[in-house]
Amino acid sequence: MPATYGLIDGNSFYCSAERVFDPALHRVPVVVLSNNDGCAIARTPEAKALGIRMGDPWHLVRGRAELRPVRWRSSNYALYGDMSRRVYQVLAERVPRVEPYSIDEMFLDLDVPRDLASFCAGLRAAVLRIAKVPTCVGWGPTKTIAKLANGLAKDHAELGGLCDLTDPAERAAWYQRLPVGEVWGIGSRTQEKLARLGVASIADFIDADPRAMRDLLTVVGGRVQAELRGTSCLPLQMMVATRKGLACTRSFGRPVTRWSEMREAVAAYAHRAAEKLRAEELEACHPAVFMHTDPHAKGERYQHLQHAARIEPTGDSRDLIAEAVRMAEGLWRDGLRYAKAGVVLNDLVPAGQQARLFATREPRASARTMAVMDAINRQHGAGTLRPAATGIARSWSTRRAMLSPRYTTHISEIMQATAL
DNA sequence: TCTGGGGTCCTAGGACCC
DNA sequence: TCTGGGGTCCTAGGACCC
Repeated sequence: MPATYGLIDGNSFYCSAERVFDPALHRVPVVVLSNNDGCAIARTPEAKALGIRMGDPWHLVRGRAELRPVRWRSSNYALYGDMSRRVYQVLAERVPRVEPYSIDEMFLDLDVPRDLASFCAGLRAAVLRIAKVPTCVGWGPTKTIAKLANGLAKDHAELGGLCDLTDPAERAAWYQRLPVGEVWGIGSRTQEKLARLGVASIADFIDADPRAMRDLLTVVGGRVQAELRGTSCLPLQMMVATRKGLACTRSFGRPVTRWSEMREAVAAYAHRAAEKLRAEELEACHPAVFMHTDPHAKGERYQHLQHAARIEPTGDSRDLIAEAVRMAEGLWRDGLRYAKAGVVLNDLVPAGQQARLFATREPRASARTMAVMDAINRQHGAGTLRPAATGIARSWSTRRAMLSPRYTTHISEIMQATAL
């Protein structure tokens, strides 16, 4: 267990990634929108200064006059994922161990024989120079403290992008000033519960009786409290955790009212989920389907329908489409206006290891067919070859009107230089 | 007209089994 | 008064995270 944990994260990561390849985005407000161009999920400081908040629905802010200078971008996860790998590479060459936590955050083992402030300053500089991404770094004796330090580095420009919470006295001073809701793992609901007990600041929280906190917030809250007190409960996870499940879920571009459209959408989601499964060499034994109406629609009753099934492990798109469509047909109700649907795959097992008692197709033939389809799609672009059930026109599809090119992962979208 | 997608973990109750 | 104990699976909901 390292004595010091660090957390490094990319500043406005998605926006920074967009800026790397588009100089016109420098020094102007940039906002990256969620899938379906629904709401703001990343904002540069210039955009924050204009009052755009996290999660602001695009349709409510797009028309505002003062937001004219904002450059909007649809989210481009192929680009962001690749930029994240570049950041990881830079770090992996410089610290003993790196644990990627999310696309834009990595925990660091900072047991290095160096002065940490200058070492971390060097890390920031290297990531900026090589991966072109501006970052902040925070560190302390536990992951939770490192995360808090990282947040302070981000929020307090005078810290110069670095924050050290190793010293207990300095920590205590911050704990007095910070609301408990700033802590990683304490969300708004928990903050409300604590407020009712008179626990407002982080200092109040760490002074509270641990038993009472465990009773109120379960083992999860107990762990947060211990971590804030300096007792490390969350080790660096170097083994890539085997994932529990994966999903493909989407809001529709407009309400879906016909079964033929829903069938197509569910087939397309099942196929996409199966592709993700195969990319990780996994198979699923417990697929589920859900569909629901618009929870925001006034005067319409919200309806959420879902169903799961046990099947022989498979990664074959055709099997999973058949199962998903069968379940969806059982859920379908005429007369509802569906806003969203999804396919979730649970109970994942390594591909090709399970004995199949009742397999519908010969496993090697299935694997070969899927491998050929995946290879063609890698080479010629996603969706080049796909099951017919997933639809041609896709009238239900999501919107992505302002998508930037996949500069680093698709040769046809690489940046071009032109001499004038 | 219009509000994302994809994860994790925990708890609790009911059915069922031995 | 008191009515087993322990296990799995399923579903649903809550809460959190990025």
